[in-house]
Amino acid sequence: MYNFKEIEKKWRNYWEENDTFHTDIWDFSKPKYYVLDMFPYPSGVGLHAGHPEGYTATDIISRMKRMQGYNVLHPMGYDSFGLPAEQYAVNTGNHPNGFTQKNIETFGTQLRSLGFDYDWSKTLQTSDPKYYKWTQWIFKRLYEDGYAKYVDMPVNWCEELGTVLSNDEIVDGKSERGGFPVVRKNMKQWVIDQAAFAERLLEGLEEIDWPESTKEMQRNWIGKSVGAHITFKIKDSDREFKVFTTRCDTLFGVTYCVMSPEHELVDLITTDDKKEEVVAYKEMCATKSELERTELNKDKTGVFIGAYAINPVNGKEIPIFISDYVLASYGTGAIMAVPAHDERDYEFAKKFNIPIIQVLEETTGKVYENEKTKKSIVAIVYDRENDKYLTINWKENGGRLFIGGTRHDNESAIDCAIREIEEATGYVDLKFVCEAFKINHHYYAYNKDTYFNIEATPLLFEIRSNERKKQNLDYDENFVVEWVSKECIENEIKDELHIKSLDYVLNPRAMENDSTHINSDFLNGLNKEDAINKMISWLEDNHVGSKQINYKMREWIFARQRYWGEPMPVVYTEDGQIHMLDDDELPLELPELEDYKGHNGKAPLENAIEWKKYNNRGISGIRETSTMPGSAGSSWYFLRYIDPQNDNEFANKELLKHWLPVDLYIGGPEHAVGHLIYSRIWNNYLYDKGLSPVREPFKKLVHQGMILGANGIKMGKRYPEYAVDPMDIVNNYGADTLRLYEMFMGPLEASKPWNQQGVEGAQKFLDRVYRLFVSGKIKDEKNDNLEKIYHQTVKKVSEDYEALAFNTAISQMMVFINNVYKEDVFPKEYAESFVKLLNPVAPHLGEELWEILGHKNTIAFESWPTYDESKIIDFEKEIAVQVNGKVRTTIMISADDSEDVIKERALAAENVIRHIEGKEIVKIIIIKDKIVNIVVK
RNA sequence: GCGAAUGUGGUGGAACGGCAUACACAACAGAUUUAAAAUCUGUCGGCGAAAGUCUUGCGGGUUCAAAUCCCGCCAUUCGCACCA
Repeated sequence: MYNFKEIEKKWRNYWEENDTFHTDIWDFSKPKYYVLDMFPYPSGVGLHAGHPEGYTATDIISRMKRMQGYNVLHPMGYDSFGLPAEQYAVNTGNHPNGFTQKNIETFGTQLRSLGFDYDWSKTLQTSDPKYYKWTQWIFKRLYEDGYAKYVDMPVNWCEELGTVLSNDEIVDGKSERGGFPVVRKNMKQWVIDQAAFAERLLEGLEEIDWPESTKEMQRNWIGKSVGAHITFKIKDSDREFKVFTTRCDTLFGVTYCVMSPEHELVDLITTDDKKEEVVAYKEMCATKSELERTELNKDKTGVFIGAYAINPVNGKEIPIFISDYVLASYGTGAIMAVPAHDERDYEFAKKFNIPIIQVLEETTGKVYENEKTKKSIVAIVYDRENDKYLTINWKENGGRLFIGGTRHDNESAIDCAIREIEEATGYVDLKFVCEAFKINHHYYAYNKDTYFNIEATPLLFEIRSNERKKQNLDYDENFVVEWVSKECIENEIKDELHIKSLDYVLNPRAMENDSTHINSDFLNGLNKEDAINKMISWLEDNHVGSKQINYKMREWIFARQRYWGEPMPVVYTEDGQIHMLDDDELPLELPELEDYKGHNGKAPLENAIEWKKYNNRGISGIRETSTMPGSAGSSWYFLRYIDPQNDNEFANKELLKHWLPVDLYIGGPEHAVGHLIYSRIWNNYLYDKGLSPVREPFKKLVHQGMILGANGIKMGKRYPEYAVDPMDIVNNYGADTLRLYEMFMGPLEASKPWNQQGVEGAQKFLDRVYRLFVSGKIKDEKNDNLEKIYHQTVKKVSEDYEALAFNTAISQMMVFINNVYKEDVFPKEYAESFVKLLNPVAPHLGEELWEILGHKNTIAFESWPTYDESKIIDFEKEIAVQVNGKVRTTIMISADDSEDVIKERALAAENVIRHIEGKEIVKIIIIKDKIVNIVVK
């Protein structure tokens, strides 16, 4: 076994002493490559098994690009504000920075021991005042430009943690950390108006090379929806309110309105007799946690508040309810309810017995010219006792159907159905169950030779007894009445109208499809899109509404009642004004405290009595004591790496212009909507101000998959016995083995279980390589046996690295080594190239082997090997011969064989003859260099 | 409930629509060894004595040819979750 301990230590020292990986940031003579890792939070436990995965991937790319002649920037730093350090300070009374620095030291040692090629002269910490000076500086600009605001708004308050939480810090109504209850509460808050960037964020997604699933998640998070605002007047009042809807075309189907319980108008318009009920309901909602609200979402609740709204399009009076299924924080906090065509409104209307008006009608069948119109029914009769349905079987004259029939003038659908059931089948003891939405059906009636356009009402009855009268049939009604099972119906009823009718009566629900408008005056006959456009014009013409775009994305709450974060550069003056510190007063540093715990929901900085007082340059007041959230510092760190020591600006503009965007960014998928949206927002803002040269900061993004325990379950608290400490692997097997193993486990993006024997396998391979290099087989000679596999290997490894397909690159290197083992001579030229290919994955061994080959300098800047495509192509090749798509034999062909020759040889093969004997050859397909397929009959 | 991803030997996984199971792990056998470890060589999807034949979650479809493309299910994972 090669002495990995000694070798790895030797080369780590070499790199450090020679400053090998220092990036000259001002060297613009080579093309640049900026490769970035998501920087870690320096927790007390050090690196976990997942860290080396993403970090090795970027390291491989970084090292390859450097060898390919790029000036590479590959930095590392620490997201060093955070809760564990805060908890430590609260518990021990010590400043969290000591704890943080100790952890950073551990991380630094561990990262160095893995052999990553970071330029440590460019490291940064978000908790360093030299860094957060600029976080404060950017925040100040956001305020000046109106994106950061101080507003009164409902927030997620966690009593236990004593702080406000953002939506992504809450899981199932409880705090992500600790699982404490979270309630909604109104507070004055610092927020950043994210929605102002929504449109640009959506557009930007089109131009970046990111995983489609992450882009989709961001789109959902932004949650754009295009619709309209509609103003409803309140009856007997001069008040009015707006609703937001995406289906303004269904305005004629509105039968009630709902306001969220928190809506400002509720108290003003509730009638006296409803006050008590409304107050009780509002109280119930206020004490309900988010968790309870979502758990109860199957069962709609609400109360009528006594007031009526006027539908602007037809003047109808409609009742106003409050219900917590309408959210205060989305849209206008009030909706128009169309129970016929919205699932939630349908449920609510059913529960509260509110009328339902159908304004959309589905169409079935084919439309013909010269159709006759009529109204009709489809009656479905169910026998509960025997679980059978009543059908009539027309046999070859139309198949199996339910009972259908035409409505007489002024006859209701129910009456018609009862009459038709009796006439056709004789059954009379029926119980009406329900009626579904009308369906517009087009068909051809054979017996009448006529095309029909009918409006059919589906109805469901249950039969109470077998009481039966005589059927009353026309001369041409020649069918059999049959009770059949559901299964029989599914197999035998083919008529679209009847299938739909059954579905709708058995599963009554709102009909939300895009279909034709009815009962809608000037919208009748239009489809969804046309109707929406026409309605918006009507609303605008009549000044009762307009087109409106809404986003689910809320304001980003930008303050935490914690100590260990960036202080806000904000002072509230005695006359109630907000004053931002001057730029030369930044950074505003955190003071030392006696007590790091907040009391009674107040921020810990409230304990800093002297620090809080501000009196400078003629302004006096009190400082803001909340600090910025953890995501503040991480939203722009990729800009600072480029110029981390700069005290005059957050980074030199010329440098930013040269180095941005980040060419490759690798990190976990858990940041898909948090950090990766916030970063895009900050960069977008800076771009607009001319402070960042690119709109999108991360050109290509890849998420590494999770490394699971050997049991296939997430490592961590639940199964500590399956947790893997990467440092154990480094000590027992070597850093190169760990790197190789994690890259060989499987595709970078996939989640994969740990396998200790796999680690040993990785080590075995490295040792096998090492033994080959000290075996004496390497000679300054040629070996033609290795020529082809050598060129193939250079090609595949180069391409696979580029595509981040490290597992297949490694397998190719293994194939190459297996081939070399069978030979007596390993040409030095090939050996040198092989070391260059292996080096990015196993850099310590790479340097050592390079030295064994007689080189004095580091391999880091040696040029990347090239390959000769012509050496890869075979002159002679074995291809498969198929008969009817099944491989029967293989034949040898030469590059200059004509198709006729190949055909002849294929047909002459013994096994082929056996399979085509006595059959007619339909055709022969020859795909050059690939396959021959003989089709026979 | 909605959205996205994934599903291939005992295991991790390979495979531009063109010979499914590369590479590795495990297992088995042999060589070496006093013995073991290490190393080297070989076997290794199922059924079958063999010729064969079946096989990429399940069911259809497109194609000369499907793990790969299309449709419908099922399972797992991850997001979102009354967003009007």
